[in-house]
Amino acid sequence: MRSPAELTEMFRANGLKVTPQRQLIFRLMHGNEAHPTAEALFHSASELMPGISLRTVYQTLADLASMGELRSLDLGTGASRFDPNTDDHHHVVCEQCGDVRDVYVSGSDALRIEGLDGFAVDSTAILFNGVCPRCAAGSRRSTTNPPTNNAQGVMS
Amino acid sequence: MRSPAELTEMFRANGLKVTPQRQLIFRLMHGNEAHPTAEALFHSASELMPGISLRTVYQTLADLASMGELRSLDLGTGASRFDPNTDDHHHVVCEQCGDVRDVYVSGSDALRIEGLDGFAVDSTAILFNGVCPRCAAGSRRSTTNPPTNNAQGVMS
DNA sequence: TTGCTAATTCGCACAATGTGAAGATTGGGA
DNA sequence: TCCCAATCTTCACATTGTGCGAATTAGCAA
Repeated sequence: MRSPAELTEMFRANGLKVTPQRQLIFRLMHGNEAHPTAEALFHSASELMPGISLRTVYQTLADLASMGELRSLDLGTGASRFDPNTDDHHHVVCEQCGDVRDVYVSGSDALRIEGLDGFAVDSTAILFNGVCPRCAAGSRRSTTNPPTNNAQGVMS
Repeated sequence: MRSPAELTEMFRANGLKVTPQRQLIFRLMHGNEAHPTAEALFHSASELMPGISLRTVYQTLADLASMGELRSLDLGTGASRFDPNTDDHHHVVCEQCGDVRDVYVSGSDALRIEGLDGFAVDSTAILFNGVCPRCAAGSRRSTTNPPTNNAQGVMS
């Protein structure tokens, strides 16, 4: 995903308006590696801009996704997650705390694939499920770790 | 997934009752390659047993899944789909009609994977997205094909 | 700076997909 | 045949989104 400044320019160039709500979401998503849900993003946005609506968060995320600035992910964890990393990559999900990390896979051209009969494949997603190091460590005393506090994980 | 007769035996051996509703679902799922949703299964079950409840379908599918007799799949198509094929395999989904086929992938040990730092991975799912041959053929006149009639795809 | 207007935001209703609970029913062993 | 735990059905409710319309506002033009 581009920087907030670049997105501002892009939006205006496309006849879209740059509202404070959108700018906030640009900032919250830029460099965000937490793969937040709309709800999680709404939560952190609300702290900085009380009164912002969940509807607007959904709307802006959808706009960004349709412009190719971020990817909407269905990782089987219930809600969609949003990823500003638009590189070709995959994901690993912790079954216990729900944490998601980017995973880079190469050498997939060596795979032998059967059963694709006639399908014109245009995308492939690889999803790893497992237990993150932190939960593995914690499982000595409890089955489930509380989710990370910095779930919204702003990095910019 | 085992045969209806074997499942009957298994259920009884585990202190579970074998009701007509369960037997019907055993039959509808056995050999079913359509990857139906609970709703789709409920629809075909209702034709053979009017009055059966959606709740019972969900319940029985959950039972079978927890016994390892079928897999519950989240293919990003909205509802979960159920697959009696418990072999190690993956899936390809048609973006237009929603059809799902089993895909077998080998040679994945040659993949180079980065970013799994510390995660203990216990399952990997590969999901191919594309357009099925039928939709590709039909797209010359319409964008979307109606879903297959035999969506419940009973094979037994 | 002021106005105008289309774009946006917000709030609410509603759709889809499940799950929890409770009362009525029933499978299957004694 | 009886009995009771297991099951089925129904209904309420939770979660995750989307559609719509009234109120607000960004950003261009004068």
